[in-house]
Amino acid sequence: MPEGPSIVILKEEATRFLGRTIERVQGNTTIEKERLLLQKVESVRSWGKHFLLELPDFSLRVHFMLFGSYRINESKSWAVPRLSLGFDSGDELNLYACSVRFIEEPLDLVYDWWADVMSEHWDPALARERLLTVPDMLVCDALLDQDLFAGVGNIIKNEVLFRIRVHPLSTVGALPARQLHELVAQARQYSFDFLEWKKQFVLKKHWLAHTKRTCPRCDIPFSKAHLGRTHRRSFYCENCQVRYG
DNA sequence: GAAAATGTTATCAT
DNA sequence: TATGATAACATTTT
Repeated sequence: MPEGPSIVILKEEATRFLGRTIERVQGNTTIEKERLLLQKVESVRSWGKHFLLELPDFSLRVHFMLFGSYRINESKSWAVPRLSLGFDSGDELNLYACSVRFIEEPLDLVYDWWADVMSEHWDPALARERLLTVPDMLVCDALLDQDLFAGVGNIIKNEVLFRIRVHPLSTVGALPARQLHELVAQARQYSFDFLEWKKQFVLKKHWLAHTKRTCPRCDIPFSKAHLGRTHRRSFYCENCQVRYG
């Protein structure tokens, strides 16, 4: 469910609730969900992997973690929603196995929109600048760093590094300018490719590296290892992905 | 059926 | 104090 492009799809589907009032609230969340009653949805936004409903006095933040899911105008008969929001005409948004929180401050004070690879405010020059301040960071960690590339997850990480032919254990500071530029450019470009493929239900068949056993360029076995500070799965080709640093 | 996985945060140990 | 390991959450697929 959870990488940035998937949240954008949810945001687009949830714009149907824009300007409407929350009339029913259910769910096993421990937050004071009754606060949501009679609140009007003033905007439907996202930042990275965060799905946001802006309400008059506060905002609702939903994070789907690894296992979260949602349904609009239908429900999972076998599962209790973490939070269910009911609108007029019986419309509803059901959120499962996710983390939900209230944000009291205005969203523009909380979020750096230029860090979100899916945002119209994404700022590649700033991203490059910020990368230069962490030269010792591994590129596999940099891509997963939500302060640098909000919305990028493990699939996008693996596909971007394969696409730009950079080894995941490369160090940010050792990247030639051209590769640094490509890293930033493809973090966004692949995310938008992901978005289109996901909408067409053909995402998986476009994976070139993630979960793959063989390099489609070299036809030699991929390496698979749990790398970086978060020990997330990396699929990469020792032959055609260059290790810098 | 065990294991692992599109993720993050809190807590504990060193 | 900083870093790193571990746990916790909880669902679906392999």
